[in-house]
Amino acid sequence: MTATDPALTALAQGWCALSALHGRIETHIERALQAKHDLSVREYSLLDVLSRQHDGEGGHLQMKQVADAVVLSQSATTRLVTRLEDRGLLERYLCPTDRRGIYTNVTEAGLLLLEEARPTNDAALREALNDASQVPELAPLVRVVESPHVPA
Amino acid sequence: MTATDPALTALAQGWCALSALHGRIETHIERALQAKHDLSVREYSLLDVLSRQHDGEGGHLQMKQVADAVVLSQSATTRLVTRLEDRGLLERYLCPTDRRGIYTNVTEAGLLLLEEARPTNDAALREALNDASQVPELAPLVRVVESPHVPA
DNA sequence: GCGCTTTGCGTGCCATCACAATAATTGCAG
DNA sequence: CTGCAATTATTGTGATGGCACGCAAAGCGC
Repeated sequence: MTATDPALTALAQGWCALSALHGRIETHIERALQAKHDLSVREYSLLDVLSRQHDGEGGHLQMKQVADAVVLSQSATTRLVTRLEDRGLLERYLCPTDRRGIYTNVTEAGLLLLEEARPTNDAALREALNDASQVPELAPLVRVVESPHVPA
Repeated sequence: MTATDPALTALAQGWCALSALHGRIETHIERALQAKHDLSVREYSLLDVLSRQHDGEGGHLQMKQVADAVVLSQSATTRLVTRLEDRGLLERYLCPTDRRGIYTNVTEAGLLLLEEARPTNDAALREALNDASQVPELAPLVRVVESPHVPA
C-alpha cells in the first residue's frame, strides 16, 4: 500500500467528490439546455459571463479574458465564440487602440436566448443539487454551492 | 433584466465557482500527469478507483459501475478501459454468472504506475488548491475539499 | 526607420466524448 | 420452448477541446 500520507488521501477524496459533483451537475444541465434551447453548458456560460460584463460597463471582453473566465484554451475559445457568432448571438469587433485585441459583445438575440434559457439552467441546477445532496460524500460541497461565501 | 430570483442568482454563482475551481484543478493536474507519466486525469482516476476496490474485495467492477464512478458515458468508458488495457495497465475478464457483464482488474504494472504517479497527482492537487484559495470566490469550496465531511 | 521579441488570435491535426445504432445475453410471459 | 423486452458492452459518427504552429500587430532597443 506504500503507506500514503493520510492528509493527502483526504485531499484526494475531496477532489474526487468535487469532480463527481461537477460531472453530475454538468451532465444534467447539459441535457436540459441542449434539449430545450440547443445550447451547451459552455455556450450558456459564455453568454452569461458576457452579459454580466455588459451590466457593468461596455460589455466587452477580450478573447483571453473570456478564455480565463470559462477555463478554456485560447483555441477552444476562438471556436466557441465563432460558433455563437455564426448563430448571431455574439458579435466580434476590433479594439480600436490595439488591433490585435478582439472584443466580444452579446447581441439582442443573444440576450434574449440567454434570458429564455436561464430558467431551464436554474431548474436543472437545482435538480442536480437536490439529487447530489442525497449522496453523503457530496452533501458538504452542495451546501457551499447553495450558500456562496460573501461577495464582498 | 427580467428580475431574476436572487436565490437562483446565488445558486448560479456557486455553480460558476464550482465549475471554475474544477476546471483549474483539472487543467493543472492534467499537465503534471501528462508530462511525467503520460497519464490523463481520467486514466489516473480510473486506476485509482479500481485499485481502491481491490483493497476491499475482488478488485473488479463492471463497466457500468465504472462509468458511474468516473461520470462518463458507457461508450467513453469502453474506450478508456480499452486504452489502458492496450497499455497493459488493466485486464478485462468476463463475469462467470452473467456473460454480458465484464469486469476490469488492475494489473501489477497498473498498480506500479499508479503508485508512481500518486505523488505527482497529490502535489499538483495541493498546488492548484493553494493557488485557488487566493481567489475569494473559490476559497470556501477549497476549504471543503481540504476537509471532507467525516473520514468515517 | 529596422529588426527582434512579445502578445493575441486563428488553424491543422489528433485525441476524447456523447449520442445513436448494433450485437450478445438474460429474464420473463405465454 | 419460443418470442420479445430489458440489460450490458461495443462500434460508427459528429462535435468539441488541447497543443503546436503560423500570421498579424505592438513594443522595444538601436
